[in-house]
Amino acid sequence: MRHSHPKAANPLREAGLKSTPGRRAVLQVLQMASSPLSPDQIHAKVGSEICDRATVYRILESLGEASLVQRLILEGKTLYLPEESNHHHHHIVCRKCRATVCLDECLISPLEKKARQLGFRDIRHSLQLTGLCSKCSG
Amino acid sequence: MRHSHPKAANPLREAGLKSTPGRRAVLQVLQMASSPLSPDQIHAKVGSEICDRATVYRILESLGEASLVQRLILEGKTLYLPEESNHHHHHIVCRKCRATVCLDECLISPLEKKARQLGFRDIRHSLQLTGLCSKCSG
DNA sequence: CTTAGTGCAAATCATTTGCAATAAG
DNA sequence: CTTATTGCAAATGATTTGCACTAAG
Repeated sequence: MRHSHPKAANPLREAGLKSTPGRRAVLQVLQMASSPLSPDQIHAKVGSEICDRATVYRILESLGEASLVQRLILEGKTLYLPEESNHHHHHIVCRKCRATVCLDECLISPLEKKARQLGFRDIRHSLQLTGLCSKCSG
Repeated sequence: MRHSHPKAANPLREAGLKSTPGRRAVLQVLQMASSPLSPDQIHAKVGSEICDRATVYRILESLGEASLVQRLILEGKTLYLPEESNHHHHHIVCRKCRATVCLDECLISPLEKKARQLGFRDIRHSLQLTGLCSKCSG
C-alpha cells in the first residue's frame, strides 16, 4: 500500500502545517482529553521538555487557523477543543467538571438569515451552552 | 404624585444595589452608547474624577450580576452592553465598527432541550453573532 | 451608625513579542 | 539550503486585590 491511501495521515500536513513535536503533542493531548483544556493545562500535559508555554500559544493559534482545534471561552477562561468532525455543530459544557457533549444540530441559520437581511455580511457565530451535567447537578 | 408611581425609578435601587455616582454614570454611559464598550472605554467616558478604573470593573461585575448589563466577548475583547429589555434575544455586532442590532428571536431552546435530555441542568447560553454591517462591508 | 462601595498602588494572570538558535521540508 | 518554528526572557495588557477611607441607606 506504499504511498497510496495515507490513511490516518498527519492532519498537520494536510492542513499545510509543518509537523513538529510540539504540534503533534498538543493535538494529541487535545484529542485524548475528555473535556476542553486551557493553554496552561495543555502545556502541563505536553510537558515543558517538549514545548515552551509561549509556543503552546503559538501552536494553538496556528491549529485554530487550520481549523484543527476550536477556541471556547467559558466563564471568562479560554479553553480549547479538538475539531473532530467537519459537520458544524455545538457543544454543551459542564460548568463544574467541564464534561462536554456534542449537540449535533445548529439552529442559528434563521438568525443569520435575519442578520443578512439587515445588511450584515460575512456572518459568524459562536454559541456557548453551559450547564451542570448529571453527575455534577446531583 | 409624591412617592406614588416611582416612574423611571432608579434601576439600581430596584436591583437592590446602592445608588452611587459611579454606578449611575456607568449605566448611563452604556445606555447612551450606540455599540458595546470595553471597560477602558467606559472608564474614559465616565471620567477618572467620577470613578477609578478598578472601580469600573467592580461596578461592571455588580451590574452584570444584577442583569443590568451584559458582558460580551468579541474577538477576544471584553465588551459591555446595557440590558434594556426583559425579553430574551440576541444581537449581531459588526466586527469592524461594532454597530449592534437586536435580532429579537432566540432559537436556542431546542438545543437546550436536547441538553436537558442528556442530563444537563441549569442550562445557560451565550451566543455571539458577528458580521460586517452594510457600511463596513461595502 | 454600619456596612457596602471606593481610590490607590501593588500584585496577579494571561497572552504576546524580540531575537538568536534550530529544525522541517 | 531556506524559512517556519521554537526557547527564553522580558514586555504588555487586562483584571484583581489589600487596605484604609468615604458615603449610602
